[in-house]
Amino acid sequence: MKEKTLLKDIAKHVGASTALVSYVINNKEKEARVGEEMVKKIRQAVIDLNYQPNLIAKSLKSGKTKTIGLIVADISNPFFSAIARIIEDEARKLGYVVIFGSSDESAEKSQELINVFLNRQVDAFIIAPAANTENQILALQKSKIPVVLIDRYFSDLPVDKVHINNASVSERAVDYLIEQGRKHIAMLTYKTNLPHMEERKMGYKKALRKHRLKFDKGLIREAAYADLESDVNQQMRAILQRRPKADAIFFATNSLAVAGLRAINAMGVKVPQDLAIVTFDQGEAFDFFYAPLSYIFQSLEEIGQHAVELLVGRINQKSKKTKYTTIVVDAELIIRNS
Amino acid sequence: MKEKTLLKDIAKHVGASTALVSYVINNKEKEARVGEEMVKKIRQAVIDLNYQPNLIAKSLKSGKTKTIGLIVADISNPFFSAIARIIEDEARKLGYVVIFGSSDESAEKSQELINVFLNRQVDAFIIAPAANTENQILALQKSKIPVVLIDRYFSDLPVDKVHINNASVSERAVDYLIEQGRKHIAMLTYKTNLPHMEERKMGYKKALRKHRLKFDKGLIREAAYADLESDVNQQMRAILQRRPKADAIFFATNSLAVAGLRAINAMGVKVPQDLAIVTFDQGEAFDFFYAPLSYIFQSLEEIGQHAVELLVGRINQKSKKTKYTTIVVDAELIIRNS
DNA sequence: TTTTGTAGCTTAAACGGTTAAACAGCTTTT
DNA sequence: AAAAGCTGTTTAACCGTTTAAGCTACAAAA
Repeated sequence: MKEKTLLKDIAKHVGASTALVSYVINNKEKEARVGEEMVKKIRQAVIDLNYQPNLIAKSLKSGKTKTIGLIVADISNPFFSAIARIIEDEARKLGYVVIFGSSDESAEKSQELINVFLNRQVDAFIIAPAANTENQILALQKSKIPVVLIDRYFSDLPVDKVHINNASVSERAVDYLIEQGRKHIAMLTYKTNLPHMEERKMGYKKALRKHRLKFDKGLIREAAYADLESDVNQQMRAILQRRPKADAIFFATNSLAVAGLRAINAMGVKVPQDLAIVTFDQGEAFDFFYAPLSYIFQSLEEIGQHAVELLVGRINQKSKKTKYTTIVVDAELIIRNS
Repeated sequence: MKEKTLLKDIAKHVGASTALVSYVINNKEKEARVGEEMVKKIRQAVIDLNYQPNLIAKSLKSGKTKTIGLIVADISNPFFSAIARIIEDEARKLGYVVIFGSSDESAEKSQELINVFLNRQVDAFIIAPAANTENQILALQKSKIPVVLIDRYFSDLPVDKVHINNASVSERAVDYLIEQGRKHIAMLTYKTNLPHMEERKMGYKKALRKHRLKFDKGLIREAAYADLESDVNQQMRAILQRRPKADAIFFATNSLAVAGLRAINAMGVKVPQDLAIVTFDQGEAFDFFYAPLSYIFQSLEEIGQHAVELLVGRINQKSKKTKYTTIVVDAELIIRNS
């Protein structure tokens, strides 16, 4: 009895062809010159029989699935899950649904996910790309699949993207540490060649240069994504045992900071007396650290909203003009006690 | 030139019908008695032309989309995003893809999500149900759509589910507080009629009873999901100003605890001297609070894995026997400094 | 009166696959 | 020599929609 109602059930019910029903359901009764009576009957039947269109069938016909593929490094990272939430909401407002996957910063996994999503005919992608995936993005572009990059990007790659002003906000953060009288400022970043990390480093270096502080390359260190905890621990030791002593550290992401804080606590370093800290991104941990951390705030709402907006604009555009847009969201330094 | 390769392109390329190609691609060459030569030619053509099947078309025919709909309260909550990550991984191993939505604890939003996902013909659902959604779950059951509930559940609702031993682990947590000499133990829960919350309260009460502590109903308080921060703040004030003074608190979820900790800090209460704390779930915040919190650990891996396993088993089952499974994952009290 | 127009509807192909059934050409059995 | 059985292949229906094209009445124009 609980059989699904199909178009043809409605057609039979009102004694008409499926074509008429389809026109009415899609509000094309004018163009298709469906009689007033019939329109009413069909509208009523749709309600009575609780008709729900099969979107798979629609998709097959239209070639559009109203589905967005979202690829991030790790959906369980609060940074990405917060963005995912925004994207989900924004997308659904526009009738889209989101399927997601985590690349774990691996180009290979990223390609697998793209393939899986392509086979499912997603209309478009939102990607926080892993390192060395330019070619994957380019391939999508070639196949005319809209893509928007978020958070990360590749210099000179022609593609729509949304990200923050990495270099200048990093510079600002390090400026601040210097203004506080810190002279030996370390930085912990990810081991990657992605430009957003490079730019964060550039900002760091620029601030040092501006204040005529000597750049000690032993103080700028990298941890690998693969075994974060142990790697961060090791690098933190190196930083903190360096002479002259590091008196401040700038973490390039929230997960680096969380791991870094563990090391700092384990080593009994006092914040901010022994070591001042500024980190990228928010984190509950940063609020409850005994010296609430100063951090760089990026509006995930803005990033997510712009990404969906840009993407849907691209999906709906007719013309082939390929003028790509970059939206730079201004991040902000929030000063607290660290 | 970058035109998508279709089945019929391959067929034309090797000079055969689409049927043969389909058989070979689906490894049915034996049953369909396709000639050896032909099998080889087709296999080669699939590679040469880089054929990727259109899963939408497959789905239309088969009625299966190999898609799982995941509905949680809020994907940006670390608890749910961690589960989502597990589910995503497990599902993809089995050829499934996950689409997700956040219900914000609203039955209405939950129904909307279910409808959206149903129209997209998801094969099955994994749901952390919001309050008062029993009927939604039942309706899915009636329509023979497999559902697995996680984290939350409804008593006596015939459905597969995976959750922890809420009552007994809560009892254990409160036992512990009492063993530490605490006598006025408060509890902060969500305002909901969902049984998992009820059971957490039952466990709390049972521990009190067992130790012959008087139950002060002014110490068990609820906050509404809708405006968590302000509500928790208010309830925490009520708890901490109560006489005799509360000397311990048990938080029923991680987000309650995070908000509760803010209030505790704001009011200058010292942990564990003035107030001992045990909370449900992990959280970075709990690690970095000056007195790392004792907490109840639930294995999200196990929950996610069991959920997918159960679900896929249900999807693939032929018989109509409706014997529902409940998997209870043992949660564990982790004792630290709070 | 015949032609043209048009309102209201139906037909059928198409989307890209799957698969039961049919078929042609052999070989084997009786 | 006819019947039956294989082998390798094709045909065509089907999944649930959309939509261009065609059809049927009837009304208006010539």
